[in-house]
Amino acid sequence: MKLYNSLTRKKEEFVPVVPGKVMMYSCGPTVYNYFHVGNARPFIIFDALRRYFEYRGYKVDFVQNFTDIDDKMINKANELGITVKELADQYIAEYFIDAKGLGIKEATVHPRATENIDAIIDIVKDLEEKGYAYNVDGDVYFSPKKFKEYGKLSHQPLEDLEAGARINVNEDKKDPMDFALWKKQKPGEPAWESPWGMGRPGWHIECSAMANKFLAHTIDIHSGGQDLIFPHHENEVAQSECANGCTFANYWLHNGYINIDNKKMSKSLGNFFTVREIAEEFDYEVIRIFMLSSHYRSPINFSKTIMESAKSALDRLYNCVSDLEFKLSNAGFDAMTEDEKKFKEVLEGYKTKYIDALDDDFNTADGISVIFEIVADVNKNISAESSKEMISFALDLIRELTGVLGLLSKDKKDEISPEIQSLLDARAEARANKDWAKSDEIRDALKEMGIIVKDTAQGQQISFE
RNA sequence: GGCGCCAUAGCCAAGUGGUAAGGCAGAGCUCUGCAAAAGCUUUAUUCCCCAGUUCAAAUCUGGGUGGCGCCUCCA
Repeated sequence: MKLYNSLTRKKEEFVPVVPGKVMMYSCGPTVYNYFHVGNARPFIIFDALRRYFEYRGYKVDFVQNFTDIDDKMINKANELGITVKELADQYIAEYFIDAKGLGIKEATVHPRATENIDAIIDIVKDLEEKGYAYNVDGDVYFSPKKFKEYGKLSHQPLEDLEAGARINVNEDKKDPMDFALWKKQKPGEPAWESPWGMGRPGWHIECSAMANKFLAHTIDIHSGGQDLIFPHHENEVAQSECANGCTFANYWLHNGYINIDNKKMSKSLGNFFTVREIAEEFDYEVIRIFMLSSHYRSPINFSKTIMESAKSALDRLYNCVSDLEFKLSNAGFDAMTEDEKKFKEVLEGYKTKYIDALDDDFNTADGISVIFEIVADVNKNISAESSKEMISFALDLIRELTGVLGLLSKDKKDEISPEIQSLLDARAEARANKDWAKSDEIRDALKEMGIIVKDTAQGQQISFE
């Protein structure tokens, strides 16, 4: 499998540190609000990538943190008159609601910064002892100038960064480029005991500490949005490599932005939609297929119109599966015919094509287009007269390939209550009597209940919205 | 100023040297009591513009135009 590595700016063959295993660390949310559609992109993309690794037989250790202490957390908690911990608990719970809806599997570990203060202090202490960091009256800073390779991820020499720097002047810092590893407590702020007095961790250090603690000194993949490359990931590299003396992450993966009217969706511009509000109007899964329908590194525009068309596309997949299920339950014979065996080979060819697409820098857009090719071919070649074996094969294949990307995960086969069954029976009777008015009336009533009835030669086929 | 990215149909979007995938929307038709779904036909002789390399370019090179991002918290 090839992946584009931000570090080398090339597509590289993926070779794990430990054969058969993948250690991934993905930057998670700061939990002071609902997350928005832009935030959702890395969550969905890297969840899908993790699923793909698992599909290809890797054992994946996937770590995604929660940043539950920083300026934004403190400010928001003060605003609401609650503690930082209460704020974090609330929005971590909200995160899981949205994540579950989006089909994002829980990480192997979801560490919280505030629950790993010991690990953070250890690495800061280590950096201080090794001379990369210094303490000024309770604030501890890291000196990028001490790390020769600083800038290798963002591909910006330190001098160039300095030239364009718009950094707050801070008298305590020895150099404007220095950044905080540990911040001294200010009145009213949450704080932990440390060798430098009461304080809290800086932002960048938590990821270095937790990647160490829950994965290894050298991990396979570190991922996140492109806007984290500098300074966050650059600083993580510096911290981890100075502390451990070895490569921090072999592959750095960064997803492109979500744009609105060609401008980056961001909290500061205020041009964002939360996942929660979009999910109410469309559906969580529509957001997921939208994200996976283009390459993860391309910037993509977000609009209601695009969501509408993503929804229609998703419907096409669900229709295909529900038709196959109906055909399967009515199939007249078991074993594949000779012609069907040939079609099976065609389908197997699509599977190869699908894997080739995902192996090429995780090209989910191409992968999904292969699924649509399968759907078109299946719709054409499988009918009510097909064998059970053939229908099952097609159904399993579509479920397998969509499942890899976490799509079609919703089980739309809800139970048919006796009440609904009696409506269906009444409608069947009305149709037998050519009482079209009554038949249509019942169909409308069922539609109101979210049940769609289609009439086929084999009887009424129902599906759920 | 430094470092990058992007430009493919009405919309979305793959394709990075071999003659334009896929989805949505639109039009016509088939099937159907009507629907729905599905199928068939149709929708880019052409990939922002100009020059070059090549038997061959959307794909490579040079130049131009337009748009975006990072260098500050940001997914």
